[in-house]
Amino acid sequence: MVYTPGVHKKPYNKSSMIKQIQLEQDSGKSLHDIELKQSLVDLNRAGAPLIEIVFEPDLEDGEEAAALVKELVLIVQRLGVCSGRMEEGALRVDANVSIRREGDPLSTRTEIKNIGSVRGVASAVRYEIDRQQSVLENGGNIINETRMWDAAAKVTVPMRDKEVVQDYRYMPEPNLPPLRVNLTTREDTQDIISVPLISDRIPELPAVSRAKLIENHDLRPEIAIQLVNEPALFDFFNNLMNKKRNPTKVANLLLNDLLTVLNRRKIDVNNCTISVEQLDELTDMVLQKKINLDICRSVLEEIIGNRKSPFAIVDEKGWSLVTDSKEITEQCKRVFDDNPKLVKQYRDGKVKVLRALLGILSKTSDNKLDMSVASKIMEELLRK
RNA sequence: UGGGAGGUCGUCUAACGGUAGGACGGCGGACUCUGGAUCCGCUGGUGGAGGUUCGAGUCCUCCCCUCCCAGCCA
Repeated sequence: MVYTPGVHKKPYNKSSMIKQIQLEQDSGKSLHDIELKQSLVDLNRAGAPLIEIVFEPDLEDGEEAAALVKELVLIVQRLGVCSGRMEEGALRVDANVSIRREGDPLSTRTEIKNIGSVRGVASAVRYEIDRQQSVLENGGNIINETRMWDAAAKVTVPMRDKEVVQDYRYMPEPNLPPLRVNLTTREDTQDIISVPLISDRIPELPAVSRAKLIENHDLRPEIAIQLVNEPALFDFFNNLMNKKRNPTKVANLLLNDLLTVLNRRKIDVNNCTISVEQLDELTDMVLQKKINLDICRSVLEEIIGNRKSPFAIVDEKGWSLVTDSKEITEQCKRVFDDNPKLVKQYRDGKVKVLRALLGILSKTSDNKLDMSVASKIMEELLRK
């Protein structure tokens, strides 16, 4: 699923076919420093198992390429294969770029190396597409070459001959015989591995999780993406949805209010100590309009790092939502009496001060009022 | 790239989630007048896209950009 807010209006799905998968041993990572004109080879991972996946040229821009890489990262994380962090070299990407006019065959491709992040994939590919286009428009030719992505300068530069790693020949490894796979049946034979059997055993893939969220809970794709990107929140969500609840509201509670509090405390979501039971009580109160979202965040602050019951806290602190219109009306009148100048401004046509009045109302009543009700009441009172 | 800090009128700087304000500049005017002085008025802004909310500069996600530190010597 491809979605970069600010670039794409809506998420969309895109597929790229796998052309080939190679099992290898890691040879080492090369590090290039352009300013110092030297390249180093990091052999720390030499000999580590490595899978190389080659995709068909199905993707059309840098964002799609980055989305594919992001998806791979999510998959290897979900499967527990590795951290998927590109800067650790746990996952590495080279991008091949070629362009063509509609209907024409693909032009010569270039290969981009030294891409160090998911966003780097998007930037590097975008740059290379633009570069090739401008070369061709100026009557030049694209040569088949390997270029390096310079993340700081945001350009690709040709690798000098010396820099091109020459040891990239495949030495057949006798302990790694060709892997024959069977894509259709659940039957392993001596030489042929059944892919469906493996699919049965591995955790649900991110794409499936998203599809389920969208279909079973009617969530918007943007929300599904966010939930699946944060495993801890995804788990919370699934647990909370064991009761029948409004899925979007539950997701928003997690993605907005929980994250607000965790960010403020600089706590990583995956180290979140709040229990499902606590969230369960809290969610009930929010959805049943027993408390508003301001109070919800206060409760979150209270229960972080302990086992306190949200019910008990709200009870103890008297934080229950006030929805009674008589009481709200009283409070509004009190605010009017205390702020005659603002009221006059409003009646003189400066409607914006309604916000100021609402702010005062909210603050001077301990944030307990149901402000959606209060704003209606106050506006009516002012019009009289 | 990683870690840290940032992004509000042209510039600098405010706004517990509640009327985006001030200063400088610029423009216009006044002061009976060529003043590089003073006063008044006007101008003009929340980096981008989504989202949460009765209400977002402020909260959430992603993106973009800037600055600092680190990457070399091992």
